[in-house]
Amino acid sequence: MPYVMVQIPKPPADEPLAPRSVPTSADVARLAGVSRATVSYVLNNADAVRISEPTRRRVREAARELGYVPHAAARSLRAGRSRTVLMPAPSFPAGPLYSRFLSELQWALGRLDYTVVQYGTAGAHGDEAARAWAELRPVAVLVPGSGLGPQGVEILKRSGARAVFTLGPEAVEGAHALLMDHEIVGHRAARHLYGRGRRGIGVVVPAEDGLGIFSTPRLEGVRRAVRGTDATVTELPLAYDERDAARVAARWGSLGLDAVFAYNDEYAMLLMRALQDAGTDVPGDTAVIGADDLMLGRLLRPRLSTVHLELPSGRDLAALVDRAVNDPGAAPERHEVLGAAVVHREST
Amino acid sequence: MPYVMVQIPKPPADEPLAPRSVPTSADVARLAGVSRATVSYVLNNADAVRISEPTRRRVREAARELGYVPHAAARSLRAGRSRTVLMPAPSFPAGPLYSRFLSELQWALGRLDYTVVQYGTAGAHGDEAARAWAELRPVAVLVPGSGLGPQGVEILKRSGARAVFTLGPEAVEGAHALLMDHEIVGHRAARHLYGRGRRGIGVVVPAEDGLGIFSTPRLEGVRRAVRGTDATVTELPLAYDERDAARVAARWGSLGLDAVFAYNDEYAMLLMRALQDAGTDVPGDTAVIGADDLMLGRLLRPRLSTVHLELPSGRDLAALVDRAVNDPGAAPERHEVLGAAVVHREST
DNA sequence: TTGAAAGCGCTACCAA
DNA sequence: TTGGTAGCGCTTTCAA
Repeated sequence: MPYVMVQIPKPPADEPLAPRSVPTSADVARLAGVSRATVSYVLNNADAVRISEPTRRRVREAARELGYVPHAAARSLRAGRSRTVLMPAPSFPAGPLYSRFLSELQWALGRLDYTVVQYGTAGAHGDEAARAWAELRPVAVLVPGSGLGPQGVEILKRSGARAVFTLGPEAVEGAHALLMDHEIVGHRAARHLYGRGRRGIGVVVPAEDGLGIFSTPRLEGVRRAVRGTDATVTELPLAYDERDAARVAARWGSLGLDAVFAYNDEYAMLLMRALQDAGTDVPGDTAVIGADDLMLGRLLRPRLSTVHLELPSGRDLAALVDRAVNDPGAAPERHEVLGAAVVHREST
Repeated sequence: MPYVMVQIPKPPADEPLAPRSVPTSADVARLAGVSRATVSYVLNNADAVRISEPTRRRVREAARELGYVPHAAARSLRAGRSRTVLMPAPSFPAGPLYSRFLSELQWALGRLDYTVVQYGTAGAHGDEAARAWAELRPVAVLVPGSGLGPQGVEILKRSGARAVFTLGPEAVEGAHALLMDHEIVGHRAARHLYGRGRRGIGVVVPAEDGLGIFSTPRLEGVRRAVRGTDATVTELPLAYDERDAARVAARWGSLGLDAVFAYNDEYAMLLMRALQDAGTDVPGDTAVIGADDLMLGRLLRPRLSTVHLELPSGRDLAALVDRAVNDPGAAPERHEVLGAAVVHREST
């Protein structure tokens, strides 16, 4: 039995006392005395249809008067696709380098008409996090760090993501990879130290949480650099405060080290100061090298040698994302995007 | 004339070759052999209705099998409200302090079941930006810096935002204000210097873009602190590099200054090193004070005096936002949330 | 040149 | 206990 639908007129909206309801395109249409379709045509500058200039004006005027703002969710629901690029907030404290990279990328994607959304995942893990991201139906997802597995990628793709990128140490099946393997940083540092005749190499490993995804590969890079040589690698846990640095410096003599790769410039500055205070000569007794090439390292005496890091330009990356979105069938690409080069100053 | 609607059965989805279309709740319903309503009840654990355990199991099983993930936009469109808290990305480079504050806030809001979204506005300005934000229909908006005017607040509210907060130097009409007026930082620094007998006070003003919203009020705070006294204030533009610092240090003698508030610890470290290299004794000839209380300041010799900043806890702030959302009618609140206290070390 | 209406995916009301 | 169905705000055919 067929249903019979009777048109029941809506109660006229003659109650301006209504508590400031949000204006919709229907309200604009009513005020302008046109249909919702016409409103949509005008406000989206649809060139497929010709709307008379007076009508256009009336619609625009009505929209302005009501303070109409289109509803992004409704729009993308109807369209069946969004231009949202999702970037989960990184689980590690973002340094100045990474922050700048991020905002550059955001800007560049914005230029390509994507809406970049940083999503604070607040503790969700693994596939659960992926599901939370998928609910937003992003057209692309850029995941920093290493919290996404092949399962997660599959979840995202099944929910419509046309490209998934990981920014981290390793590639994940099904996703494009922007490999930023910090292993190379440790490797460069150790090669430098070894090349300058150092054989007892200490490696600072920050005690702080969340830095493991950087410190572990950096340490591994050091190990790889000296594998098969007569050099030794000693792991040096260190908290980011003066007391702990003094503790390490106090037993320095007993460690038998003549060089240290201090994770980054900040830890390097901390440790170098402690070593100097404890009577260790830098670089005479011990060479010290950091990473990240912070301005401040140049101010120390001796000036701090460091590993300069180079992240890809936001513009290039945005273009890459755009390409991947437009060709979702393509095979996942791998790009090695972390440049690292030793800047030799005075501390080594 | 009434419309007659005939139920036309959809073509059966017997084409598994379809290019991996995104599963909807209807697909789950079909697979489980129940209605969409039932699917919704089960997956949302609706306690208003009793669904039998076998049915629940079937539905969940079907959802899992299809990899079903609900569509957030559709959901909030239907619900007429979202739990999205929007935070436009700040226009200034976020320091470690602010980054930590941000992620703490994100976490805390997440605990209250809000979805925090950082939106990269990519160059939109003023009301245009506000309109872009409004399209997302956030339940609350937290705007850092000072780019939002009363107009923008009105736009956001008219589009359904139940609370608008500004995090910045001044309150905006209609919005709650978390006042973080950096004027106090300069004021504290100058009072400290003045109290220690300094009368010729230089104030570093970074040449870098985007820092003006901090440096201008900090300078103003210094001015206010010494107004009506015999002390003088000298503005010192300084770029964040060694060459420019050397330039300033070279003409130090001619400036007639015996103290400098160096904007923050980084600029302080830069300038102090340059001054020392140029033969100026710190703090003998010139006292130097920074701000932000970075760890690294303690490593200098002399140890750097600084202004320690205290941002509000993310938890408190999240609670505040939650309260405002639940009581949208309440009058805008103003909270002074930036704490500043001098940490006296050796450089002053 | 404009309008009517279908439908995106979802939930909540009402009826069975 | 379960299902039908209306409708959130929007765009886009198709028809007039």
